[in-house]
Amino acid sequence: MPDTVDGPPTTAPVGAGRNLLFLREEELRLAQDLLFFGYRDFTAGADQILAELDLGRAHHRVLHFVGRRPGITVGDLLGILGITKQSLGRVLTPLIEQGYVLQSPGRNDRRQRLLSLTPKGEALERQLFERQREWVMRAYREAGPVAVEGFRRVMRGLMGAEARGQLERLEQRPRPVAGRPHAASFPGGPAATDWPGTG
Amino acid sequence: MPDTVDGPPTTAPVGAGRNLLFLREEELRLAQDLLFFGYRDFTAGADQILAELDLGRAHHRVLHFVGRRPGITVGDLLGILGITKQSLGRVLTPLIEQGYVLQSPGRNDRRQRLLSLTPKGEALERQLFERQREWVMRAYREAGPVAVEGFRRVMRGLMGAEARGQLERLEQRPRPVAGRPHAASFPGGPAATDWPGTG
DNA sequence: GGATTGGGTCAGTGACGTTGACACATTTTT
DNA sequence: AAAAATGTGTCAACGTCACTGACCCAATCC
Repeated sequence: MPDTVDGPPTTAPVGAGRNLLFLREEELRLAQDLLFFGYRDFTAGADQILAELDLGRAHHRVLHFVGRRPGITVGDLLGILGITKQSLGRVLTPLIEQGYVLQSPGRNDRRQRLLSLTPKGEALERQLFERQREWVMRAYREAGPVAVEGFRRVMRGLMGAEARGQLERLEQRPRPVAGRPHAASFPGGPAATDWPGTG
Repeated sequence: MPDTVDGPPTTAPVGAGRNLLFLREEELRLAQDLLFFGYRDFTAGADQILAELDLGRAHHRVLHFVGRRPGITVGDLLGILGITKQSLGRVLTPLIEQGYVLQSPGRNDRRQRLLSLTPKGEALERQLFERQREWVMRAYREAGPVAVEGFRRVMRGLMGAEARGQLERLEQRPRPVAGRPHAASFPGGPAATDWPGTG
C-alpha cells in the first residue's frame, strides 16, 4: 500500500531519481483511476432517476445550470456546457415542451430567450441534487474538512482557464432563494410573460 | 425577501443550523460544478490525441487498464470498465487489429484471452499518459501536497464499494517497471506465443 | 437599409453505451 | 462419456449525446 502524500518517498530511501520518477508515475496512474471511477459513480445515482423519466445526463446538466443561474441566455448556457447549438436544442426543446424549463423574452434584447426552471423543473432538479448530495456528503464526511478543501483546490486546478472563468461567474451570482419558483426577477428579467410561441 | 419553500435562506449569517444548511447547499452545488468542469478538462487533452488516430475515450480506457495490469482477462476488464461484452468488443477488436493490444491464450485456462499492450500500444498509452500527466501535475503543484492528499480521499469516497475493491486490486499489482516493454511475465502468463487466430 | 447577432431547425454522421440471441471452444461436473 | 457451465466472440437493433454544414427568422446595430 503506497504511502500517499506528494513528493519525496515516504518509505524507501533508496535511489533518488528513479524512485521519485516511479512515485510520480504511480501517483498519476492513481489520479486517472480515481477520476474515472469517482466521476462515474458520482453520476450514477442521478442517472438512475433520469432514466425513469426518459431523460439523460445532458438534461440534468441543463437543469443544473439553469437552476444555478435563472434567466441565463441560451448563448451563455452554450458557453458553459461547451456544446453546439444543435446539441443543446435536442435536450432543451424537450425540457421546455415537458414543462421543466421556461423561456421568456429578454427585456433589453428581445431576441434572447431567457431560461429558468418551472416549479416542475425545480422539483426534479432538487430531486437529482439531493441524490448526489447524499453521495457527496458521505464522501465529504469520510474525508474530513481539510480533505474537502484539498479536493476543491485540485479540481479547480484540473479546470482549464475558460472553465475557471465560468465557474467564477457562477459563484458570483448564486442561485436566488427558492420560494417564488416561477421566473422571478433576474437581471434584465423577462419582458412580461412567457414566450409567445416557438415562432 | 420572499419566503422559502423548502430551500435554505440566502443571507442570514445567523442561526447555526440554518446557516450550516445553506453552506451545505452551495457546497454541494460547487462540488457538482467542479466535477463537471474538472473531469471534462482533464480528459480533453487525451481526447485530442485520440481523435487524430480515429480512436476515442473508450479505447484509451482499455489501453490504460490493460497497461496497468498486463495479462488481464477479458472478463476482468469488463468488470473494471463496467460495460458489456459487446461494447468492449467494439473498441477492443480494432485495438487488436491495429496492433495496439495483444491477445495470448491463458496457460491454465486456454479459453481465456489474456490482454497486454504491444510496444505500439505502450507507446500510445504513454503518450496519452504524459499529456494527462502534465495537466494533473500542474493542478497538483498549484494545490500543494496536502490538497492532493485530500483530493484522493474525497475521490475515493465518491467511488462505490465495487469500484473501491477494483481500485485496491489495481494498486496491489502495479504495472511492471519499464525496460521490457513486451508482453513479459504475468501471472499465469501466456501459453507460448500469440493467439492462433480469431477463430 | 444592410450587416450582425441570438436563436431555432433540418439533415447527416459518429462514438459509445445498451439488450437479446446465438456460436464455439474449453473446462468442470455428473 | 455425456452434460453443464464458463470465457469469449459476434450479429442485429436500438438509444443518447455529441458533431458539422446549411439555412431561416427576428431583432438589434450602424
